[in-house]
This record gives sequence, C-alpha cells and structure tokens, in this order.
Amino acid sequence: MTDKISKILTEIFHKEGLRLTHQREAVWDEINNSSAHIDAEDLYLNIKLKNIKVSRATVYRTVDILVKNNLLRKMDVGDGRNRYELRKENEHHDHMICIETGNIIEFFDEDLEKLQDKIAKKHGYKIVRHVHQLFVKPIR
Amino acid sequence: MTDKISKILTEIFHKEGLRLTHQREAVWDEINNSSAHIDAEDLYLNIKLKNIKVSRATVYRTVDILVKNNLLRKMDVGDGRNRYELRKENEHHDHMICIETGNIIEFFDEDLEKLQDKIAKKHGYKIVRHVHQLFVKPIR
DNA sequence: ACTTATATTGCAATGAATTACCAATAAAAA
DNA sequence: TTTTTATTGGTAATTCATTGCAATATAAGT
Repeated sequence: MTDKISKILTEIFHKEGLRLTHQREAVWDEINNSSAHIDAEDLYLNIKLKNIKVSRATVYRTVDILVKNNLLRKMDVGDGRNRYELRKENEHHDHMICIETGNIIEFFDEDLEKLQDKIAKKHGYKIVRHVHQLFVKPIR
Repeated sequence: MTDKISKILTEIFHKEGLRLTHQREAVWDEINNSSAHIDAEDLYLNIKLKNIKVSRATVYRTVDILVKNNLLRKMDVGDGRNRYELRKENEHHDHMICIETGNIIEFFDEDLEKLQDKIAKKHGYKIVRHVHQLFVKPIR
C-alpha cells in the first residue's frame, strides 16, 4: 500500500473512531490490485491466497465501511452477489454488461446524465443516485 | 378474473402443456389487482388472506412461468427481493424510486432510449435489455 | 360421469449471499 | 506496559429463492 493512500485511509478511519487493522488494509489493497469489479467472495479468497488471516465476516464488514465513506461503490448486476469498485473523485460512469462473456464495460455520456436530470425534474424530483446498466451482446 | 384474460391465460398455459390451476389463477388475479410492483412474499400473503390454499413454492414457480411467457416482468430494485409487474404489449418504461417514500414512478423517454442504443453501438454492442433506475427525492 | 395419465402442489430440505453473536484478541490511549 | 475498547474469526442465524418427492388435482380419454 502506498504511503499516500495509507494516510488517507488512516485519516478516514480515525475520523470515524475506527482502527486500521491488517485485515482492513488487506481488503483495501486487494480492491486496488484486483480487477475493477470484484465480489466479496473473491476478495476473501484472494486475501487468503496471500496468507493473510481474514474471515468472510470481516471482508463484508470492511467493504461496508469503505462504501459508507465513499471510497468504494457497491454495484448489483442482478446475479445475486454485489460487486465493488473503486470510487475515484469526480468520476462517474455507468455499466454495459456483455451477456455472452460477462465482461463489464464502463461508459459515460454527458447528454445522458443531463437527460436523466431533466426527466426527474419534470416529475418534481431530483436524482440522488442512479443505476443504469445495459445488458448487451456484440454486433454481428 | 375476466373471461378475456382467462382465455389468454388458458391458451398460453395449454400451449406450454401446463394446467390452469386455482393457485395459478390466484397469482395472476393478485398481480392484476395489487399495486403495480409487488414481491413474491406479498403475493403469497395476499392470496392467503383470501383463504385460497397456496404455498410460497407455488407462487415462485408461477411467477417464473408468467415471466417466461412475457406476461410479467421481473424487476430488481436492489433491496434483495424481486418485484413483479404486469407486462403490457408494446409498452416499455423505466423506474424512478423515491428514497423517502419508497414510491415507484414509471417513466419513458424516447430520446433516452435512442441515446442508449447509440452508446452501445459506439462500443460495438447492441442492447438486449437494460436496467435504468433513478433513485430520487422530491424537490424542496 | 368415471378412469387414467401426468402435471402440480405443499412441505421440508437445500442453496447462496450476507449478517448477527460473542468470547478471544489486537490496536491505540494512558 | 497496562488499560480500554474496537475488531476479529467461526459459526449460527437470516433472508430470499429453488428443489425433491409423495400426495393430490387437472384434463383427456372412454
């Protein structure tokens, strides 16, 4: 784990009265080094593979903390288990899921975002968050 | 149950080699008379309230059949249980979920649909289905 | 209407992801 | 180093959903 990120983590945990444990660091490291959209079970298995002592319960508890503190985004592709992805500052995207390969492609479209806001406003609402997933297959 | 709908149901079930039982009729009736976005457990409870003999297993099995035959749409709002809504011919809409009241508002926007297709195409894909949910709260 | 073949039901068991419980342990404060 | 208290691991418990199977109901055949 780089010192810069470590410092950010330490700050956030401290602010919340939480402790920065080996297990929590390991979860954070794993998310940073693994593929972009990983689920809790794979996080658990990958950490174990590195001979770090951790339990499933701790993995679940840790991602919850990270999600609550906006370091992580929880996403539900509709297959029963939640995936987690790093949440970078000022960065938003939606997902395209290939139904043939399971591959997840990120996309962002400014017009789409504006259009959504407009639609919500028309109904008297403002958007707090949104889920937009395109289940696709390759052309041809 | 109206005779017209009954006939459609009978046809579809017969075509699949399925039988139109009291339980299956009850599930269909309940979906038609209940709020637009109901989950399996509420379907089960509502049917029981009418003193119709049914089991959770049958409710789950029946909605599966209805979904497979395009009479029902299964939707996942991300809270763990699936909702079901009547699927009207040639009718598509997305959902806005109010995070304060839990209320679900349906919306449709032609431009939005076109824009999605365009985005998918740009990446070399075509859309098979999509999930678009706006989690909103009232303005002011 | 009566019989027969087989689809359907209910119940309990099972599955899968996640959460709760709690005694043992480890991190930070004193 | 001692003390305080958050955290952990292991397992049990939850929740939503699915499945196996013996008993039952439906629709077709007579």
